[in-house]
Amino acid sequence: MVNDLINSNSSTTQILILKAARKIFIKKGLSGARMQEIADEAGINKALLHYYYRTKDNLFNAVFMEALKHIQSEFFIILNSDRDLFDKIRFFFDRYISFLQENSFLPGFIIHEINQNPDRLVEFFKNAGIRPPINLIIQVSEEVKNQRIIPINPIQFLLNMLSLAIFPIIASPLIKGIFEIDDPDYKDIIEQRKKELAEWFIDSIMIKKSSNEEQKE
Amino acid sequence: MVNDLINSNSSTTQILILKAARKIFIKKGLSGARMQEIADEAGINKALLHYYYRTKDNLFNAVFMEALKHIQSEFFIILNSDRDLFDKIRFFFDRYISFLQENSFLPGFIIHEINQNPDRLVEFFKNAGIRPPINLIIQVSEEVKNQRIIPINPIQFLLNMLSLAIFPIIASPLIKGIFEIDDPDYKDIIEQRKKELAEWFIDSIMIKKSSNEEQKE
DNA sequence: ATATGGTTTAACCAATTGGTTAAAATTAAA
DNA sequence: TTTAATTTTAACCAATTGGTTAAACCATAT
Repeated sequence: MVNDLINSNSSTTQILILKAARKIFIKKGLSGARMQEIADEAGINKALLHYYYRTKDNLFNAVFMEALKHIQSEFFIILNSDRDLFDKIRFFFDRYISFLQENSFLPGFIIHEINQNPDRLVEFFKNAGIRPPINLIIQVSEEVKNQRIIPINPIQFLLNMLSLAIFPIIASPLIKGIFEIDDPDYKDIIEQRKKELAEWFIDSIMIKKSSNEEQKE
Repeated sequence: MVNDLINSNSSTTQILILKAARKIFIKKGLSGARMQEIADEAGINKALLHYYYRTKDNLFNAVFMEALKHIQSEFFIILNSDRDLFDKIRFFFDRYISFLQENSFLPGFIIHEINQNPDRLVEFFKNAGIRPPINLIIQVSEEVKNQRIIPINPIQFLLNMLSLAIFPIIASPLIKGIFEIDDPDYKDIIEQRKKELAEWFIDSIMIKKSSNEEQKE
């Protein structure tokens, strides 16, 4: 029988299946993936696949929820970390881009599947009890109020950070095509982003003390 | 018989089919779309569908190529327009985001299908004779050299512009979910971006003449 | 009027696909 | 060793799906 919790005994095969399903679903999406292909990838037969996960939808949900949790928790861990705003920005670009480099198909997969069926997201957030990153939103508002950064809507602030980090990863084949860049060169570009993006972004929002008010503070 | 060129006589139905295919393919992707659904959407029957476009792949390619050309030409028209760099940036954010608002599923569709089959992109660029936007790359390099903008890799420059414009559109269901924003509010946020993004971006790359060298020029 | 090309109807086909079943074989637990 | 749980084999099923076919229908232009 299938255990809901992944325990020590029955876990091996179940995890094997999940890994295979992850690989295939993330690459091909729900409608593009084939149960047979997942079974092959896991090195087992279709009957056993259905023995553990009765339906394709079942298996897909397991993969999707796990993926969403993964990408989301990484994001929230960074944003809720106990740091100064600027450090947090540095931390974000470095760590989140690294994370995305190692999971380059994840965000595209999630976005595509949410577009196919937005209800899945609602369900997920309800089950996982996920809340917006109020921490950072407050932090940004505070820094605006303290005139350390320019007046900016915290949502726009976050949207910019996410865009700059995620888009170059999910659109990489397209970008490589447009700019005629090969794989190693593009990797270099992403590495450069990891190094420079944070400082540029900080610079773009930071209010520099002008010389005629330097006596203050 | 099917004409390669869309002419006055046979065009009506063919265009009707193409419109329907566009809608379905862009929403559901190649593997998610059904020929029957496309026929229904076009208000015709499956036989006629295959009469005009023999295979699903055929029809898909027509849609995909058209979509790619659409999004690409909009981009290149803006970037090759005869403007000052800063004006071009303003023009880009305003016009490209407006374009994306009206075609919100286009970029996600293209990115997803390119990920599924990157060869399609190569084929497309070969057929359409598309070149990287050297114009703007040179323009950026020049402005760096003239010290009007900070030293920045033109590719990073373009990547930032594209990211900031496109990501909030393709990830909108996800963002709405995370930040608990409803449709009209999100529309406002995009409108705000259209207004503010350009000036913020320009500010972030522009080198302001400091007061102790204002006598120059 | 008749030929022509677009369109419908509707049955049909073969391949694919998600899913099942039941029996046998293997493994691990008692 | 016996029992129970895993895993394989392999045949099978029903539904879906891309695609075909052929006859009939309809409009229109010659």
